[in-house]
Amino acid sequence: MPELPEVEVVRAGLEPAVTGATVRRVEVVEERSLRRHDGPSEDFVARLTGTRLAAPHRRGKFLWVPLADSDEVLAIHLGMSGQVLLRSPDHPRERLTRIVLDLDSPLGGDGRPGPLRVDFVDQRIFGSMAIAGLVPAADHPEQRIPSHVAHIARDPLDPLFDDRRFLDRLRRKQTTIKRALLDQTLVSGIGNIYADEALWAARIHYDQPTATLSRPRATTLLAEVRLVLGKALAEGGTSFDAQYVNVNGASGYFSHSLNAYGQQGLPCPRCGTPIVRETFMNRGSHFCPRCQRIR
DNA sequence: AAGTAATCCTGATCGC
DNA sequence: TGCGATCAGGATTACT
Repeated sequence: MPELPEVEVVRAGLEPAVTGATVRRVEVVEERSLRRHDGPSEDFVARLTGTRLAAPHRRGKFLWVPLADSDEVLAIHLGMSGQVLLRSPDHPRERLTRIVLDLDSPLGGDGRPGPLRVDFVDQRIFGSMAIAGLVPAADHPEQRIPSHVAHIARDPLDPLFDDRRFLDRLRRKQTTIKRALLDQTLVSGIGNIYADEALWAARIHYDQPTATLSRPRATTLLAEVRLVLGKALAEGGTSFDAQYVNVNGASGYFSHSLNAYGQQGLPCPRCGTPIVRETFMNRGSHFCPRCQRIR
């Protein structure tokens, strides 16, 4: 379940390998991985083949690689199970490889300029690649972002994230706090794991109505979101070494330092009360019934 | 209009 | 041992 930190690790891992690289060949193994692409796979292949790539960007869980001298990008979403693997051309393919890009890269298979393979691997096919156009960002029109990312809010690690606007919108919403944290149009990059972790850290129950959450508690929550994302990013970043790296989301998880997610039955690290798991929004919510109460 | 449920997906795991 | 049922959940869609 790649969330912001995992996707950022992928972006950072891709950067030296794809920036300035040229796409030599594109192979679509699984058409359904193009579900977000507006057109047939032949169109995807044609528009990508021969192009030069620029430095990758990210907003929340969305990742994109601009096509140089063009108004288009290669947009990537990892979904639930997507991975981007950098491989030497002769490296065996993973079984669940969905899309393959052959590049001439400044950082090729042997660490010097040369051929490099980018494998998009995805078990559940919730992830995708697509060619998308660029549109001005709503809040800063001088910034351009892919059209299908335009409705996504900035993430809390974005320097242009507007704390006050977030807190105001949060308070006005008629919903509960975990729904709000997972609402990518309100704040992006947070998924189920880091939502549970941030709520645990801020001692807030997942079903607390946002309208009744005091400003100081909401402010604390936002700070905890930043802390938990930043911590995961630091750990994910260290677990990743340069080339043939598994620029994979899953490897970046800091599972050893989870306090709530997946910890049902284990003692709360703060008070010792067993962590509870409840089903909410068709997913698991993990919390400490003593530390995290609706109030 | 806005909030929420349904939907897409398949490998791994579990129970019988 | 084999097989069907269950589970995981991000983002989009389709409702209410």
